[in-house]
Amino acid sequence: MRPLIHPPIEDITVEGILHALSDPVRVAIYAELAGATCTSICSNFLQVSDRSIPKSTLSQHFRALREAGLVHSERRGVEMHNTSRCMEIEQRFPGLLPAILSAHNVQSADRARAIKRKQAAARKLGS
Amino acid sequence: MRPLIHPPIEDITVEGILHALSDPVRVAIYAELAGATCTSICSNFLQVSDRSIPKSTLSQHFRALREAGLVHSERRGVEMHNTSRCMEIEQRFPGLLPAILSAHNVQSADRARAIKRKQAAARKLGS
DNA sequence: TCTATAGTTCGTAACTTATGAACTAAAGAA
DNA sequence: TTCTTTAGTTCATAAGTTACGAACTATAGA
Repeated sequence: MRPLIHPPIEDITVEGILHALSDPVRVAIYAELAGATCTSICSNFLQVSDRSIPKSTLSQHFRALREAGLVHSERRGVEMHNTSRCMEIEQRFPGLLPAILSAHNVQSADRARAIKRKQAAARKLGS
Repeated sequence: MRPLIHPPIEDITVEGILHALSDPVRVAIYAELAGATCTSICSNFLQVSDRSIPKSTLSQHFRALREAGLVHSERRGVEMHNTSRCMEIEQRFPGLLPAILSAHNVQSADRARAIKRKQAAARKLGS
């Protein structure tokens, strides 16, 4: 088992962060981690936004987040405990992560609203 | 020649924006466009951050920016005129683009500083 | 020592991206 | 009109990246 790679803060790039967060599963995971007050284990994310993720894929997603510098991971027994490195990144790129998370929230809210509207329309047609 | 695709503002996604800007050439182009007060033609970017970009590649990069919703392009005669759609995006995802551009500036400044340091060290060794 | 759990690695198929070569479309010159 | 130049696009393909099942490792607990 190869060791976990956590880039030092000065090696973290904007491009790397944007690429890592340009995947819907990874932003969703990152948003959860950034909002959490304690560590989360990988298997908490086998279901993400109503989609189930194969565990090999999930493992790669965590690796991507880790190697982009977004999360810190630590093996504890059989589990992997993850936290967001948001404080550090906020120091280096102030405002970047909050802006991305807020945009992600806007988008989620818009989507939820669109789905509700669609369901209401379907009910109306059905009745 | 297929028509230019400009997604309507409500179809623009955060993931799409982040993906488009996760390429160093594209952020550099976008940063220029966003800072400009008038339109820029594609061929202005055949040189970007000291790297020359083949024009077929450049064409694809502009397509990526356009289809992510980041830029508006318009053919005028033989040229393609591009502007950033920053106002619209600011409405939908407030603060997102400013934060990315500011992070990009931080990173550019850090890199410039690192290069200067290296050059100074090289001069010292050489003398 | 056996079993279960949590995650990783590997192989491969599917997708994406970069680029040279050949192309189109407009503008201006002859 | 026809030729030439300029600016950008499209296509084919090679290179790189990603997703995921199957097989694996490492730890914990029975």
